[in-house]
Amino acid sequence: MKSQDRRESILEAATGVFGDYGYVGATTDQVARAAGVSQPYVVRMFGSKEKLFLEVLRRALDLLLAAFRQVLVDYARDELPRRFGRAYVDLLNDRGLLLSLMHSYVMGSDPVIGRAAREGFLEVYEFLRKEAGFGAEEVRQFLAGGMLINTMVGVRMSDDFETNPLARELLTTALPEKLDLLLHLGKTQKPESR
Amino acid sequence: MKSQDRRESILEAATGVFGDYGYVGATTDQVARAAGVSQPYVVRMFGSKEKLFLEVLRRALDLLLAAFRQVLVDYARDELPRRFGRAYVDLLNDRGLLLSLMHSYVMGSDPVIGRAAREGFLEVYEFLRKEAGFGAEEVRQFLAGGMLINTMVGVRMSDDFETNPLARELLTTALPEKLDLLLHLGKTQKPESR
DNA sequence: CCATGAGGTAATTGAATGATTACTTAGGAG
DNA sequence: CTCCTAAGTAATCATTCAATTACCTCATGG
Repeated sequence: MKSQDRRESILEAATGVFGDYGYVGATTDQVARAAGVSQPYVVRMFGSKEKLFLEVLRRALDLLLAAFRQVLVDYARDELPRRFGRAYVDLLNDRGLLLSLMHSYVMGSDPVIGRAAREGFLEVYEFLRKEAGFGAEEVRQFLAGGMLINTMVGVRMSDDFETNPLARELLTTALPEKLDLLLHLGKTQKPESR
Repeated sequence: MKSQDRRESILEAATGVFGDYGYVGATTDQVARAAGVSQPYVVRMFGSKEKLFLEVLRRALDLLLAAFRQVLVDYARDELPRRFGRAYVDLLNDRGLLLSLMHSYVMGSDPVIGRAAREGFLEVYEFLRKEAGFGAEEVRQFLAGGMLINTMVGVRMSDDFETNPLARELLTTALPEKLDLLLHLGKTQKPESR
């Protein structure tokens, strides 16, 4: 396989693994197995686990912003909030993408990854504020809703959807549409076992 | 020192360390040093790192709910949203408390901690819905705002407050009041070095 | 006054894991 | 052919870290 294709397939695999176990919890060996290559190959291709994670974050952010920019092209101003929301939830199809980002949001203490996480978050903020033309309070509400969705995904609240009426109500309220997407993912996508 | 006092002081130290480095990233040795005891003592007192983290989460949640219940006692219904918000931000004074909780929110894949995290989150939801009498959408908005605040804290957005106007605007919007509290903490409280 | 138990610690271990080194193999270009 | 490079692996190393074991040392009440 060509190096560039291999690179992309490792990045995809790494996104899933980092999403499930976090930066520290994930091992380069798990990533390698998920990508179907050997552990040394992963480390050599990206230099280090840290650099691999930074590339995962960069890729995730690029995909997120690309999806949002497409919304900007396709829809009118008054539809944007709802359409951005839909586009955001659709990113759940990219396994681990939102979760990898969320893992970075809790690593502010790390000098390298913390900086990247802040810059990445601010890129999104800047996009919404300037390119999308949202007001500050409008952006706040949008981001807040996104962070709640992240939390529902991160905590796997969908595991309790069937059995716990409160979980069901919470999920239904937090994910206005596309809830089925989240529920289906839980059943379809199993995390790699350690 | 009495065993129970030691227990509490270790729990406080552990809350700070887990908040900074996460469950996997934190070491029992860091906790021990922060608490001024030896590493084996920490492990023996709590049985395992996992059980220690579960106790940290339990304590954090108890303090959170206690603060909210006090608000319920002290203020009228129409003031509750703002007062809960204030009480929530005040929990930042308890170093690592909100961050430890947030770290648990990203561990849904872990069979033990993930379950505890879901249950804990649902406890808060149930409180707001039933004891506080909030409607589902009202709770959603409140929790969403809380998750955004968590994110700002986790990513240490306050580090960029002085230098980045966007970060300043974002923080000012996300933390309507008590922003000074967050900013001060960043300067006062340094994370334990590894 | 000394035994005993609570409150600790130093030393060690075994497993996990990121990184390194030294190989192997396939498939074009000459 | 055959040489050379890109794509990849097996084996191993050096650390880190949770957990265990085997101690130590005071109070205090009989």
